[in-house]
Amino acid sequence: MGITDLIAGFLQRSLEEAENGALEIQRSDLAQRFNCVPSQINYVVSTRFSPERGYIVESRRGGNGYIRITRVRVDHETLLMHVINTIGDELDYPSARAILGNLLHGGALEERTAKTLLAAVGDKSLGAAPKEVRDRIRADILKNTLILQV
Amino acid sequence: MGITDLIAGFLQRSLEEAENGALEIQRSDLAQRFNCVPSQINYVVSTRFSPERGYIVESRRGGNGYIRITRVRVDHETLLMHVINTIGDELDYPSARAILGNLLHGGALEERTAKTLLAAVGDKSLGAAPKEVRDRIRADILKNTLILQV
DNA sequence: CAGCAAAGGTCAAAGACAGTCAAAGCCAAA
DNA sequence: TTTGGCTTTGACTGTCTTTGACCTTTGCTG
Repeated sequence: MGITDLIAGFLQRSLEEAENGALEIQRSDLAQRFNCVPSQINYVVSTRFSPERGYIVESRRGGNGYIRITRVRVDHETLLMHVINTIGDELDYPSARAILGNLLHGGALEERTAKTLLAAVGDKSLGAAPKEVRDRIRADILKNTLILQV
Repeated sequence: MGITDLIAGFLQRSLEEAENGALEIQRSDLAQRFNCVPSQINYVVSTRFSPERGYIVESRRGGNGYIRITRVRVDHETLLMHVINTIGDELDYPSARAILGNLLHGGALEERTAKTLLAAVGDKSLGAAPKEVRDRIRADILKNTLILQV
């Protein structure tokens, strides 16, 4: 088994022990414990603890920096998780509107939240971004915000 | 936890105890109590009690000098409109975080909304956009979504 | 006034962490 | 054997904190 899976397993277990479902680590500490380069930790976190998999990751650089992983998935078949997993890498505006409409209709979002997110991914908000990347930004915004609504 | 957060926490609590929402300290005293250099106090104040976070800071040098921190309090609608009007064309992430934190603390946003918007303007969401336009997009997203919260 | 003591202010360097990205390594499936 | 996808590394970058030397303002006293 590779080191990525070792670290992922360690984090997994730590997360299960944590009563609040949140875990805070120091990148360099962890890297030392597993005798790998620090950036390996980024790799593990980004490939094993992504929003698609039901995790929120926050971090801070500089002195007293940290990486915090929070588990939000309680039910694999939640409507929200399902949606997050079907968004893919790109999402055009009509699709975003449809998705938000479905979530609203399904009771997974409140009306204000749906409207707010729709505004966030609208062309008024993303106008400064080159057209080629807008659909990608839309997808990223929705994945990163919908995970918070669980 | 670093010394900056310790001092910030201390000031935070003192401010909450103060019935008039204002707090007056002596820089060198505080520095001594926390066993740090005086300029550390300036760092704490400027990074944790900025206007964007809803504080006014005044000070005076010389004999009987002081630093006074005052928490600003206005009604939700005014706060929101004021914030929207001061956002400008570009907004970096730390400022966005400060603004949302202030709106949350001031009761103009619910916690979930604040967190959602913070995620929407984070680099994880905007990573696909060229760096040169991210601050512009951030400003646009916040202006277009905050207006819906009034 | 002049001058000194008592505050607070500024700024840049150094230190402490995390993030990014591309090259190189390693397999397993075709 | 080749190809394509994970993994592993490390150089370089970005961000936050801590420290200290030097500067400015204010009050008091002779």
